Amino acid sequence: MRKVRTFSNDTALVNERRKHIIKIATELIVKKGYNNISTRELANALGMSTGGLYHYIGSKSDILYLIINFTAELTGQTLDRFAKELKDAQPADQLKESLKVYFETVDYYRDFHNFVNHIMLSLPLKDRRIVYEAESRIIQFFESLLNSGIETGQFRKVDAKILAHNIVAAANAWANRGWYLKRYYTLDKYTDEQVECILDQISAPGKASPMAQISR
Amino acid sequence: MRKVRTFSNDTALVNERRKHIIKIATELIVKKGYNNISTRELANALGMSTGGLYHYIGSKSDILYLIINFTAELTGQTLDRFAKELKDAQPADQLKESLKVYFETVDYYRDFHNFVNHIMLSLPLKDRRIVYEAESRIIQFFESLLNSGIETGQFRKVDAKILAHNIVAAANAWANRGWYLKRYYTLDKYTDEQVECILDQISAPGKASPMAQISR
DNA sequence: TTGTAACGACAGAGCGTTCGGTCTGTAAAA
DNA sequence: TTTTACAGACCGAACGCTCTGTCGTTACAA
Repeated sequence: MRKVRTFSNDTALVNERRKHIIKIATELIVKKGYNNISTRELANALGMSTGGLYHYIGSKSDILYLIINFTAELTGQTLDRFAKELKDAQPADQLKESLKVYFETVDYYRDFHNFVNHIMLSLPLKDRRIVYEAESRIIQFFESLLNSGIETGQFRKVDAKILAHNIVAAANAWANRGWYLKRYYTLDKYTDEQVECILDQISAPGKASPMAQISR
Repeated sequence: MRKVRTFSNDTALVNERRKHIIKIATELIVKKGYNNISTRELANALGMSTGGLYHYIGSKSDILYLIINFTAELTGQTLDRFAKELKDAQPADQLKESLKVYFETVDYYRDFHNFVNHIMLSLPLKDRRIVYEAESRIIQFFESLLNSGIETGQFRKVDAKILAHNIVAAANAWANRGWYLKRYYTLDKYTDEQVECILDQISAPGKASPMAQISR
């Protein structure tokens, strides 16, 4: 986390203000686009003046950086949560549970996901890496989850890498293609269908598709 | 196709210049972001002056519109091609072939796909619809292809809607997540893997997975 | 009184767009 | 063939505007 300028020495206050900035800015940017909101407009939405805003950030693009970092942290937290909660479960249950939580998280933070998509090109390469890395970590999490199931023979021998990637793609799709999907699915329904698709692909050979019924 | 201002009466020349503008602008925008290229910079890359550029467009945002329209037309062309070439084939072959072609098309025009992804939030709703419609048509194409296979009993009874959507999502992923995928896959490899995933999911019950071997 | 959060007018830069003008190619007139 | 006239593609300086980021000031809490 690179440093972002502030004139305040009160760390708690800075964090609070920045949290607020992240939230409001993300909403605004998702609604109108980064370049279509001015610092004035943002300050206004925050209930501050431009000067006040610049008391806590060094530049407009710092806002992007703050948001990017926030999303990366989210990813980290999600993964940590998975690791803790699922430590001792069976691969199949781990997968089911983590898929459910992951899709929920993406839904909840879908503004951020869309934001990241939209903003990517305005970021310097260095900052893009932060996003790339966070995404890679998620994919790798699912990949190794799948692989551990394959090793124990509980899953079929599928290409874990592509499947993991497809999982993340499906989740992202919920965020950035909601305009289409929400005509036909609720989040729950969508999650169920996707989980079924995935379990279908990994269910061990021989057994027809024993894991395909979702318990909900 | 709404009208875009030009000062020229020579339709052929206008088309030629605009084609050039579309190509170069898309490249630039995908690299740096719409708001980070100026008309001056674009004109320069085109080998023109700003005045020359404005001879063929009415405003900077007209460029977005031109590109959006171009991609929508591409989609239409792809679908027409499918319709013609695959008319009499079996559903399974139709699917395999159309997947291959579709992934190839997405790869070839990946700048445009990325562009759409990036620019979506900045577009007026009216123009977004153009994109939505084109995407919906692609999804519907695969959906009905799957359904016709299900009706004849050649495919398993899967949720064609979600599978069709996943196909399009997987193709898009190739375009806008190439930074990750290209570490591990070539286009051919990626296509093969995805085709295998899909055939796997629809292969009729009883038979193990007879269509899983890809002929290439 | 001192420190600092907050204000908001303002400077400076950069942008999209315009517009008076040039220059090249074509075609009619001589 | 040479001259003249003209259309229109193209140029680039300049305009008007918006935006970011600064800074002198105020309000207030300790």
